[in-house]
Amino acid sequence: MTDEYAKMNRTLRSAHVEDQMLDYLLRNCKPGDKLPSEFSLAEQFHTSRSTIREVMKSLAAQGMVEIRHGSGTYVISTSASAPDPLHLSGHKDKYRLALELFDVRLMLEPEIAAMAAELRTDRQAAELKRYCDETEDLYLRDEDHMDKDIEFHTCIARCSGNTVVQALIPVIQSAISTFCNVTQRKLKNETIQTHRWITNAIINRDPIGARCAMTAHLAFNRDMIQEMIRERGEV
Amino acid sequence: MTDEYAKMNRTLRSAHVEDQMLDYLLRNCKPGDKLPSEFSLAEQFHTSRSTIREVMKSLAAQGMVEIRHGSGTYVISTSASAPDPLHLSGHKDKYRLALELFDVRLMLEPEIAAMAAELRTDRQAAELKRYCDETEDLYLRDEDHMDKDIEFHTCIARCSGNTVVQALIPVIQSAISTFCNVTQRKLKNETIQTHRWITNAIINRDPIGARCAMTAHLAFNRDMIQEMIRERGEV
DNA sequence: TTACGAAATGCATCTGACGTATGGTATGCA
DNA sequence: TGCATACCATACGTCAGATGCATTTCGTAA
Repeated sequence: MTDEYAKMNRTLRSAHVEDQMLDYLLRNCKPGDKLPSEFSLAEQFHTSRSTIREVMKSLAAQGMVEIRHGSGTYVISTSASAPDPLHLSGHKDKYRLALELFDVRLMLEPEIAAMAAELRTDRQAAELKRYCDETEDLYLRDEDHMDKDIEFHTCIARCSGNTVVQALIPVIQSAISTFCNVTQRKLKNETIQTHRWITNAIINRDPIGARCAMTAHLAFNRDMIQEMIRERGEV
Repeated sequence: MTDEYAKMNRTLRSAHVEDQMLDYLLRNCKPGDKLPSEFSLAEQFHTSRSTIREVMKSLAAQGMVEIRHGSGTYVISTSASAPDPLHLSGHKDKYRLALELFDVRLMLEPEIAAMAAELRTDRQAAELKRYCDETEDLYLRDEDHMDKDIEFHTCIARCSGNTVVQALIPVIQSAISTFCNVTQRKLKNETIQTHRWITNAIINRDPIGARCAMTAHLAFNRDMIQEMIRERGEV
């Protein structure tokens, strides 16, 4: 065992591997993909099969993967978001819920973006950039890019290093995506632009710029919902 | 291996054990209970330690139990609806988690307090005042007032009128109270004072004052945790 | 009484082995 | 040729034992 893990005895090895594995799933996999065998994953992550198995058990319990005896391990979901742990979907008024979600996001995400700008790794910066490109690609082909949007904001949360935020953002995001499904709303080109704006600020290690960009992004979208509510009220 | 499990080779042994374990938890345990060691659980369930470990990993991922290295395995929740929907208590480093929780609270609660100051009803104002009195009472009698603290902040969230916030604050609060149980931390008199400060600002419909008071309250407590981490690091 | 350190307890991880389910391939018969 | 069966490689499931590391407990000494 002479890998770079030895240094960081702060965290448990399995937790470390689980983080890496999640990262790997989010980055390289889509639902239905078959993962390498436990043995080769063990080699790949410089650990033993037992550890891989425990990590997989944990991921399976979270609904991320499915383990089929004699066959292999398969990816179920590539978004880290649990269905609805806060029971938000039981809300009466979808529009008002969406507005409230954006109010909460406006409290959290500008600050998170600022933290991300300070703490991001180069690898994470590249990841953000890739999300921008992919989202734009989906937009141009007029395909649904809601999942990519969730991943983008989740990635920023990951950059911040705050684990509470990392748990929170996907939940809020997926609640919003539910709203979008309900209202058939198509995201505008503006989203692509501000995503790039945010990404550039984070890449340039500009916390204030990142905070501003994120605020603008959220404020713009909040206003769109406000507008929709007004229209609905009049009609 | 001559137990009755041999017959039912339809299902996997670990799944069987997990069911039994869940049953055991729901039936005989309450949150905070310490489970027997992995070794003795293995004996009890007529299986090996590896299998027990995989089951526990799975339960931990579901937020049912928490595994503490060197200490033991503890029951987090005994109901299907976990009071820890974000799996925060499974965090490795309690102190860092507490710090991160306060970082999130500092993003949310000052703004929530400001909203509460604008939107509170008279009845809610009275309720806040009553919480202050009751908390002070418990403090003077040197009894635990953590629950009252949770109710206080939850009440402010309710005043804000934002349902997402109302769902979120209790989750964050109870995660912090877990931390307090771990560290035996006693809240200081300062808490009583700033709770009153916050309450008065909300009663006087002073959003800016409420925001300031809440910020000061949280910043003070965050600093206490920072201090504890420093002490621990040196010792 | 307090502080320090050693022993005991218990989780974390590794190794190696064998059981069992699955899926593909080769064989043989029609 | 086409299909059914047998076989085998792959991969997950489980077990046993050993060692490392973290936490807790407790006895001893200052």
